[in-house]
Amino acid sequence: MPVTVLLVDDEPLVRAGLRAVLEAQPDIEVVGEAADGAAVIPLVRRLRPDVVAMDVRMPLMDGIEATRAVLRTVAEPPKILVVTTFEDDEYVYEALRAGADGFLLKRARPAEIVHAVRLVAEGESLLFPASVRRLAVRYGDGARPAPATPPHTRLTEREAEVLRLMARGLSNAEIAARLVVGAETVKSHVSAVLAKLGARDRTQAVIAAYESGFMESG
Amino acid sequence: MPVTVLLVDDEPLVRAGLRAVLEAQPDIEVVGEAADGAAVIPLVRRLRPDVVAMDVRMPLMDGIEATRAVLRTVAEPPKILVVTTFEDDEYVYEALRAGADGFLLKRARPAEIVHAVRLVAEGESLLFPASVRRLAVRYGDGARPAPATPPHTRLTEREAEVLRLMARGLSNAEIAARLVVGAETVKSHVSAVLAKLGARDRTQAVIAAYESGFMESG
DNA sequence: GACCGTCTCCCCCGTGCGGGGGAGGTCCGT
DNA sequence: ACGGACCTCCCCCGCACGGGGGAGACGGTC
Repeated sequence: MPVTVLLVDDEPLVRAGLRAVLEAQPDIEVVGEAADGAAVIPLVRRLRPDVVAMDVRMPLMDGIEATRAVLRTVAEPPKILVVTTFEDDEYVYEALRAGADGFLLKRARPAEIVHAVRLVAEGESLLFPASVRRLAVRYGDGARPAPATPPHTRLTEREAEVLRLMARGLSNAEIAARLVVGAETVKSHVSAVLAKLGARDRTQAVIAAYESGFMESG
Repeated sequence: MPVTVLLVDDEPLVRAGLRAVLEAQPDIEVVGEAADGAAVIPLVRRLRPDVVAMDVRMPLMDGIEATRAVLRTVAEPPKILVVTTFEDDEYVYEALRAGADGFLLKRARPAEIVHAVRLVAEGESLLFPASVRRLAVRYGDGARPAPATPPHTRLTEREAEVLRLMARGLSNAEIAARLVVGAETVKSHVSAVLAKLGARDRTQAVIAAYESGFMESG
């Protein structure tokens, strides 16, 4: 049985592109399309797709809200693959907290897109294997509910600098030497990066840096 | 002053491609070409390039030998950027031990090629910042000289499997659970992977996996 | 002035990681 | 029958890493 996919994106061009890429695969079938998050829930109920490829920015209901809505209201929810651009990286964290199973860059090559759909369909988290649930837990059943003002997820300049060095294989001590700061300072930045990326350790952060295209913008 | 580059590759097509990509940059200048490693030394002496883009497989003298020869005989040697394919990955380790400053896949995108040349020109090791020297030291001044038969650097199936899981952010314990083996077994495989890739820790191994295209072949 | 984000540095603490060994088993090619 | 590669598991050990706190200084904003 093929993997069934529902496309949710306000741009017809993007939907057409995704459809072309995915339908070229014998084991993947696009069963429907929606132009806004607001239309997702009834479609999911009717079509029961395995995977929803969900855009982030949409006019009525964005992908984050739509993800939350689907996971909250549908009995056996589909896997949510958030489709985004690196410019949207501030939403990535939100998407993960909302329960998304992975995210994918629009600039990704066709093979990667196909790969991503297959992976999440198999139940794999595309980017952060365990941290998705970890974050959900941490903010979900904590003493106080999730803060109304979400933590700022956009990396600061310094944090981005640290991540770049991490992703080149430097240790904390080496980064400290390079930036001419104390080792504890680097630890602080690393911790902030891990939190913002939803990564459990530096390896996952580096994976995020590569997968998101962060490493190509330098 | 621009970065000067010497191209060494037996295939004219590859040389032409590299030249086209690099000369498109205002700060990079291709100052010469050679079709075999045997021709490199006099050219390096005459042209004094900042960087040598060195192919691995060449008919008379391969890139590893040529790298050794250049570093051994030239007073202020240029940076050596080994140009290879992932299929040549068994040579990568050798190249690093020979003193190469980085390596680059032929399939890399133009922007990455340019980036690689600039990086090594600036004195950065492209892939393994400290491990290059670390390996050189370990085998260079040890009690016995480097083994005549180089350690097998091609990853075994199991090791490749472990690397793939590492590069998806799994911890040793998670990999052990996934593969249904003991945690110590995973540690053994991880150690083997690190040694073969010349990586200091799992993060550097994951970087290697991404940079080499290993992650796209699955 | 008060506030907030950022960068910097500090404490304690547990543990996952990686290095250094070894060892038994299978399979395969010679 | 033997060596060799591979996979598996075991020991000990040190340390970098990451979590949990806090705190001071600076620069903006309101």
